[in-house]
Amino acid sequence: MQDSKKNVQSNRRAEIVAIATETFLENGYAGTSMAQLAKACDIQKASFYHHFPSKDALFITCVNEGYADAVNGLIEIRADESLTDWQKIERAIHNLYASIVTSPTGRLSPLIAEVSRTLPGVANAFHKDYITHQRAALEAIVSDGVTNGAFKAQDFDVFHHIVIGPIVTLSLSREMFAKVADLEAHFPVEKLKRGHLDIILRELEI
Amino acid sequence: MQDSKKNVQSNRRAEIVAIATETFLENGYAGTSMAQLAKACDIQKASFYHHFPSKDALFITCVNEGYADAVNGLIEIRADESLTDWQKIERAIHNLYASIVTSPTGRLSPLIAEVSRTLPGVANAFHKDYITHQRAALEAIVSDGVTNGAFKAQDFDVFHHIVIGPIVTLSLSREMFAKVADLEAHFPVEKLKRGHLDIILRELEI
DNA sequence: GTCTATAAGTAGATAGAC
DNA sequence: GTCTATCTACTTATAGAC
Repeated sequence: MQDSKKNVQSNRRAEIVAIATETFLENGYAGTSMAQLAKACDIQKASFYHHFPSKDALFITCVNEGYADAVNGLIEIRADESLTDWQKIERAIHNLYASIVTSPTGRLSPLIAEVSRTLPGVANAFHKDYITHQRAALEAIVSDGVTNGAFKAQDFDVFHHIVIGPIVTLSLSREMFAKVADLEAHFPVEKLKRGHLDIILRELEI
Repeated sequence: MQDSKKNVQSNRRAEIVAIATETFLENGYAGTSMAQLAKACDIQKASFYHHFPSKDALFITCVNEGYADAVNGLIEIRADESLTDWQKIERAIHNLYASIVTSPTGRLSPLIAEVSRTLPGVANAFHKDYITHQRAALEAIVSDGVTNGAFKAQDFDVFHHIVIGPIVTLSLSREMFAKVADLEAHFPVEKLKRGHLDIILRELEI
């Protein structure tokens, strides 16, 4: 009984965070008002302040959601002993496309840039809790492959730059031009991912 | 006399646009108030409305500035008969890094994402007047090289993805973490550009 | 072309009933 | 936990003097 009550509470909270995230993605941080959020969540403005102390706090919660899942995927891939080094890097790329282009975690990047000066804590947490661990997880997979003699040694700064760059830009482009162009025609995720992956694999060949 | 008067006027206007652009970059579009802009430009709020009919119109002017210069650079590189195809692609990459990472044109990308739903005209103009021409200019340089037998034939969608992706992401990262990290230590433009260029040149080799 | 003053509306956040 | 009602501060934009 206690448990089911708790679940209802946390479900309501999780629901609010999910809807708020979509609303922030549509209108930006400063461009989203508490009134808009209230309407989208079908709740009164004042009721928000029972769940979150401020608009800032709600936004920070939205940004923080999803970090763990995104990074844990990469860590699990590295630990999976049934996979070859080549299979691991391929799965890692798929994982990054999914978590950056599709999920809110990556799509929120331009909003972190938006508030980088006014709420520096958001960018700081994103760097510390997501970027650093994502980078380390990817570096571990590459490093294992090099140690095993499967991959050519890499300058990891450059490798990370050409792996992450196209993925984040694809995500940003799809946010920028969501209302302008046919996204699948102009930014075909599967096709670009395949071409990008081919180049990454070629870079790793000895 | 008429001319010098005109220059004073347009200089004042250009000065306002330059300062407003920096202020928008700092605080985002919705996060920047006319009062902030007025203070930054050392002018009264109401005086803005002599130069621009609205905040929207001022922002659109800020975004549009710099398109022509950025694209013309690539067009001139293609037309320069003193350069080999390899020199052209190398200069094109340098040009893209300069115009996307350093200049306001590229740095404003996250702000275009911010207003993509509320001011879709901004994203539309950016796509039509900048992205399309930049893509076409780069494609022409690659296509010339292929025709001349210097470059391997490319799927240009994928090529554009891996050329532009790391550059735009570098620019976005530097905006996101401007207040968090030592930018040159975490995002060393010259080093990443050199590594990225090496990979692009390798992809073009026959 | 720039100013002071102000209109008309919206922002985030709170008080207190139920 | 959600509601209605409300506060204060701030928003874009305009009016009209100089």
